[in-house]
Amino acid sequence: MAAGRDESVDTIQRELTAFARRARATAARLHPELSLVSYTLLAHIDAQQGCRATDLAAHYLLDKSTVSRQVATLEKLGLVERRPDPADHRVQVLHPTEAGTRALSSTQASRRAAYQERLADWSTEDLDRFAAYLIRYNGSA
Amino acid sequence: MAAGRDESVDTIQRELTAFARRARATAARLHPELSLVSYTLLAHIDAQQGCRATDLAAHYLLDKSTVSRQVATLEKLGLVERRPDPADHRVQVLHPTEAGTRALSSTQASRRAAYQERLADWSTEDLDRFAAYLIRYNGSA
DNA sequence: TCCTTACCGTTGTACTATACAACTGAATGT
DNA sequence: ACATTCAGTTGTATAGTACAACGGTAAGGA
Repeated sequence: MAAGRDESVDTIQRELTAFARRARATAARLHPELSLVSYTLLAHIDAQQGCRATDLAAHYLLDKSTVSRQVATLEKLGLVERRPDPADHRVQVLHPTEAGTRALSSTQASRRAAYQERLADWSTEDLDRFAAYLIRYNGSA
Repeated sequence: MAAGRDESVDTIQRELTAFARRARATAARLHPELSLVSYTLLAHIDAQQGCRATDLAAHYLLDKSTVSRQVATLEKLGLVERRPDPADHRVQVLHPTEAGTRALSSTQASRRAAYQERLADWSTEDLDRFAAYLIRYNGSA
């Protein structure tokens, strides 16, 4: 341990990137019924209690056309519904459907179980600090 | 802070996943000349001082056909060369070319600068601990 | 009020990344 | 020797993504 500053930053870069590159395959193995892409969009819609396509694009750094198509897919699958915003007719407020909520719950259960297992031998303090670091890192965009 | 165990695990899952979903776009902005995919493969080849396609597939959880095509692209770009393994004629040992090393250096410089800036106000201790957590997490696959 | 500008979303198009299956060729182990 | 396992390629299909052009709605002046 006790690495230099630069070395730590390089490690953080390398490990975060490696994780990112494995995320798709990991998700596919964990929950084949909902791809990582669908999962993340649905999860954000749910967590926000309804959000716009533009919000999704901003949150995940995606083009709005990409989000438009992904949302269309989710709608076709019956997982998401669009509600008109009475205050602004340009906006569609996205909400999970009943089926969407169920799919999300099941997927999150798989993911939660996998993470729980993988982090089983971590102390509560380490988990808490790791979570805080991640929030701090992601928050500094 | 002082969240419960389950809450911390959920946070870790959520934040890591959000990072993963943003990684592609972030990389494209940071270094348009080398996509995240090319970068990661080249970086691993370089870090290992020569490795096989199979090793790349295992490290990033990719199908060997995917790696085969990516390596072909890197070779066509003149960034990677294949050397026969004298001990096993099935194996091609991959190495960065001179141009590959240069491209990697330049890309890593961009990335390093971005991460340095983003982590500028972190204490050395926090960086060290965050790096250690990431290694521990990724190592527990 | 009208016009310009900004914003939200869709569609056309093209390309990249990926997986799975079938295959070739080379090593390994009965 | 023969079956099996291993490394890599190729055919094929699909998902995810960006960019550009567009239509419709809202907002802010002149």
